Amino acid sequence: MPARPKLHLDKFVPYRLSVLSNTVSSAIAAAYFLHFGLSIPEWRVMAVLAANPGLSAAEVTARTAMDKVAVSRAVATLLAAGRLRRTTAISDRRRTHLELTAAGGRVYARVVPLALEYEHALMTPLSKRDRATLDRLLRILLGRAVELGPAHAE
Amino acid sequence: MPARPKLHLDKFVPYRLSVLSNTVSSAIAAAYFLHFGLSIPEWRVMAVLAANPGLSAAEVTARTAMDKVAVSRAVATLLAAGRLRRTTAISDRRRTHLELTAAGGRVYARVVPLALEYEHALMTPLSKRDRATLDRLLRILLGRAVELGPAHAE
DNA sequence: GGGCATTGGTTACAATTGTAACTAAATCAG
DNA sequence: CTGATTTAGTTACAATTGTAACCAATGCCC
Repeated sequence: MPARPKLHLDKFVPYRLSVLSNTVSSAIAAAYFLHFGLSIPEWRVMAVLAANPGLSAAEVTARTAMDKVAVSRAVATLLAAGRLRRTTAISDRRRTHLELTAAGGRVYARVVPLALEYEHALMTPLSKRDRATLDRLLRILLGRAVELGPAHAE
Repeated sequence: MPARPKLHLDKFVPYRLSVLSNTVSSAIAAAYFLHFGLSIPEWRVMAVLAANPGLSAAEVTARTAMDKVAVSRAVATLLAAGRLRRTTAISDRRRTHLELTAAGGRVYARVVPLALEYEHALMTPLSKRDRATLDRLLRILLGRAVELGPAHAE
């Protein structure tokens, strides 16, 4: 017999990651963010701007693993909702500076505890040691995945 | 100061899971499956049917964390490509039995090694011990995520 | 055995997301 | 300076995905 390799979906790490990630993301989206009319892309944009006010859209893109179209759309929605302020950069009139408005800051301040609470609930069954390991494994795997990248195509 | 809780996206586990999962999935989709005209949903359906020939669409749904519409679509594409055979169940004429055709089996047999190879490449930087831990952590987290579920949604 | 709720599966339609083309501003080469 | 190239960001369109309504076959209850 030609050693037919077996593959069980439940043992296949990419599949398991996908299922876990989808479950977690939809729980967050459904349980919390919908109550604020916040999508996950919008939430991400708010999170980086809360930590780094004044970033340009391109800089937000660089920090969120979102493409620039997704950022553009999220920014447009947040602007329309009055949660973001945008000013054109004086030095380079293509660029813009983005920052949360007071209203945006308040929404963000209400969402953060919920997000952290969910994360905490998720991690509850893990020991302190496990959490540290998880942190390390995620970092390694992401680095490796980026390294293997779409370049592997072909 | 009212103890403003901080949230750094790069430390936020749900975010990190999402980025990792997306990177891995798109690498797999781009690098391998596109060459066979196989989408990820189709790949999943083939994988469960290779291991369990004769399952109904509903049973495939139950084993793949896909909803029944996604399965229906994947099955339709696979049927059109001649990679799947479908027969109506005699006992219950709503149900169908699905199984790979010879051609489907050949495609599957070619994809499996590539999938396993990618997984192996991804895991290379992890020690044997780390892999066992990863396995355990993924199982725990998924269980917990399901437990917290969308039920948490108000 | 005649409704009535259930289940398997598909179809139609809405919402999200990805891809590509585009405008505007800035840089750079000569 | 002028025109070719690059960069920031948006818009238009295609493809994917999710939601809901929908048949058809069964099971159930009376």
